[in-house]
Amino acid sequence: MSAADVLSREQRIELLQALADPVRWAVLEELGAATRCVCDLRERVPVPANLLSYHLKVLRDAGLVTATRRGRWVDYALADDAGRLMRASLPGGAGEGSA
Amino acid sequence: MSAADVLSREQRIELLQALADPVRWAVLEELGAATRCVCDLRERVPVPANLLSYHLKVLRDAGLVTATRRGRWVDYALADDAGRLMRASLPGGAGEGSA
DNA sequence: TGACTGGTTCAAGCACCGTTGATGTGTCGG
DNA sequence: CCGACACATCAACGGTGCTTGAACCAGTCA
Repeated sequence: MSAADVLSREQRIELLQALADPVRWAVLEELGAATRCVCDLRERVPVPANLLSYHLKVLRDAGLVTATRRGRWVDYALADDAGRLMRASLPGGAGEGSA
Repeated sequence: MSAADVLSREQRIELLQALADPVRWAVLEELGAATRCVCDLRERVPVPANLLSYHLKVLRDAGLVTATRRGRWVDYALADDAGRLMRASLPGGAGEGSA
């Protein structure tokens, strides 16, 4: 019984498409280390602010990250089950073996 | 020490782009179950033959599958380290925990 | 209220990738 | 040698999605 059982084929493809971009991949890597506000992300992922916003929206829609407003700033964090989702998106049960 | 250490960022993106397609995802799922010739794959992944050939080439170039000629037919199989490559392509060490 | 900063959204341009039809390569049977 | 089959490659079209610049919200401070 794996987490993969609750994801449809289309959902897995959408997840993989969300991962398969250099900007979004870098963002996920950063958020895997720590929660960060957008201004902080901008220093580590050098792209125009509006472009970063676009990619963050894609990640939000994919359910991989969450956004929280803190005063003027918005903090982004990995979704609780982001790791599980990512592993579950791989074909052939390749992502199994981790809790 | 994980398999991820030997993959560059670009290589991981290329792997994920190879995975993020319905046809290729289905092919990998099939090959995860068993080695199959192209004619066999065609029955399980209903797309035109030349299109299937195109996607198989993408998977070959990504190092995820291997092709072997057997008479008139060509057998495709998952590469030995396909599972390892797929897990290593995920950001933030999400694929770790499996041998 | 008005200026300023942090983020987001909108509309348009452009490149890339998947699809298609035709052609090419390799193998077996007659 | 010739036709048939299995598969691969080529050239061209079309749609999707990344990128860009501008305009637009939300919150803080004077």
